[in-house]
Amino acid sequence: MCDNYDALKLKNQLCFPLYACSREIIRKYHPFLDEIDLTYTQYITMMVMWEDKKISIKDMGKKLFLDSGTLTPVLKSLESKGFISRYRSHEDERVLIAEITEKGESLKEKALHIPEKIGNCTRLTEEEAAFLYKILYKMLGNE
Amino acid sequence: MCDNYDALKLKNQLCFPLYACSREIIRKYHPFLDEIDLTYTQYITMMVMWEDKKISIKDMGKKLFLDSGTLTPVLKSLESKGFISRYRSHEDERVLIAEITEKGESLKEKALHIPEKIGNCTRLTEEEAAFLYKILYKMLGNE
DNA sequence: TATAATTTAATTGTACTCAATCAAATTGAG
DNA sequence: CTCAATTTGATTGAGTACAATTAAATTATA
Repeated sequence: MCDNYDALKLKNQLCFPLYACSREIIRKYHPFLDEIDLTYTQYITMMVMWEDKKISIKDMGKKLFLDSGTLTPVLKSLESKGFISRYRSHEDERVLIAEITEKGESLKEKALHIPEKIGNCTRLTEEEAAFLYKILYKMLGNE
Repeated sequence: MCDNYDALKLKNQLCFPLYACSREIIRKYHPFLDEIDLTYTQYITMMVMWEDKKISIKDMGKKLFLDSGTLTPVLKSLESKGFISRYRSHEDERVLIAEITEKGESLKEKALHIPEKIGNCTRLTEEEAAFLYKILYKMLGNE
């Protein structure tokens, strides 16, 4: 029925479906994000920019759970596309600020239809989605 | 209170905490997996090997939701460490088979304590974990 | 006030992840 | 049987992820 190694079976893992699910959904974003020339990482970075307008790399990293090794190339790419600008803070030259441009602001209009299209893919009930959301943030809170 | 762009706010996304959570947990695996010289991807690949002993790349890909572009280098790495062997099927030369070695089998003993240590990190109740599990597989099922 | 400790990003190196393409083997239709 | 379509992995190229290291700027301490 069961042996001592049950804990090492794929079907008994909680992290694995989390990881697989995350990748599957990001894959679903692909066609929509292609239309506005963003990758998923660039998309969530732009979400922060749309809300904050101006933010340091450090604070961006805290919000996205990403470090500078990931963010530096992402922000350089967004800058090369004209969606943000990057400059050092005058108060503290160590701090690099990302600031949204007009082009970055207008990208928001084109992205507006994406969340709805993705939402239709998950097919969770309202309650399931709400519960999932709550649990995920509970896990993220427990550093 | 709210504007037309609420759907584009990071805190209203369901995919983002899924993605962040997945990375955070994989990060927690790191110190334990380091001890047995595996990455997380190699670890879940070995989970399949521990159960199936012998499997084609295609079937492995279906189980892990990964394609050959990811699996080929992972399996080559596991082969170079001596945990698996790789060979073409005699019935169909297109099919590459991964088969576990003695060394791969014995690695299972060393991995045995890992799930418990990780489980203690999430701090979810039994019910929460069970519900999360169910929802994630529901999402994975809806291709 | 020098200098040691800390903070902040950038860089480096390893390892994914996946779309797209390629090449070999097999299968199937005529 | 024969050639086109399909299947299966490998390869390639772009883009993450992240640990570890480096370098510059700032802060704290003797």
